[in-house]
Amino acid sequence: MNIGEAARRSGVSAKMIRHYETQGLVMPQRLANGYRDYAESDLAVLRFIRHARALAFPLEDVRRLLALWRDRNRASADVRRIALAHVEALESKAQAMQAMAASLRHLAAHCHGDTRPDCPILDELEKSP
Amino acid sequence: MNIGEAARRSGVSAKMIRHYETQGLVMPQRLANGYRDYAESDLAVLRFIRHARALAFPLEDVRRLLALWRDRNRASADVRRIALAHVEALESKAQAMQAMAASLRHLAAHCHGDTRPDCPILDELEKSP
DNA sequence: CTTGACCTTCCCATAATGGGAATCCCCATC
DNA sequence: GATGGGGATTCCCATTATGGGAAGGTCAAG
Repeated sequence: MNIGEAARRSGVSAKMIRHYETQGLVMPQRLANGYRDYAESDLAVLRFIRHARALAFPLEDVRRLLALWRDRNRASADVRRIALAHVEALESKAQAMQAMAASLRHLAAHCHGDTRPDCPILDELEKSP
Repeated sequence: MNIGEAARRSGVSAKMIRHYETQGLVMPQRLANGYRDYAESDLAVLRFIRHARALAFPLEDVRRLLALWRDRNRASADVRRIALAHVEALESKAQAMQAMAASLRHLAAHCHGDTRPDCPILDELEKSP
């Protein structure tokens, strides 16, 4: 199947499919005319990538997960390790963001929010240190 | 003061100071030799930017906040609006990440994590839709 | 044989940050 | 005066993942 159909059936844009190819994640056959030719197994890979990306795994992790997925002798511990490291990265970023959000919400709560110019948010941003 | 001292005193790297200049956020004087020359007011701007970036405001927001900061006739409501919109962006990203983390943690909890190959994490990524 | 839908590659842009090269400037020391 | 070291300047490149768009090739139906 050509890239358009692969895109439709995998839920991955043709643009990204080509990109994943440059990253070595999906290597379809080529027809005589230069068109990419995707097999069902390529489709499965594309869906795998889509699911992994939906969980925000960076492509580097996706590459490792794909390798494990293809390896019938993998140890589930290896998969789990990658997943949990990613979970920690996600959680620490999420916590950092929520801390910023909370701090800003607090400042905003003390801001009149009317036509007066004085504003604790700007006061905070203006601090010297 | 030159860019090195401005960097030290503001806590913003020289590299980033130059970048902020290309973005129109800090426009220092230039000496005859071409060196940038920062005034105390520029330092205050740099610190302002650093604080705003520490709260993850995108530079576009920083630009608007700086404009309001300089405007003695600003309405605190304008500042608050920018801040709260950013808070919502932060919170929604944070929530999305935590949802992914939770979902992955759940899968990992059901993974043996030993030498056996079967793994619910891979099973999930492999799903067809 | 044209038209339309598809495919190809290549370049560009995003956001914020940093690395590094080539070149220039200033000041102090020999 | 020459030299050396520490800064400064600009310019290019890379990162991450995604998309827009151009220029040109291919194919099938009419």
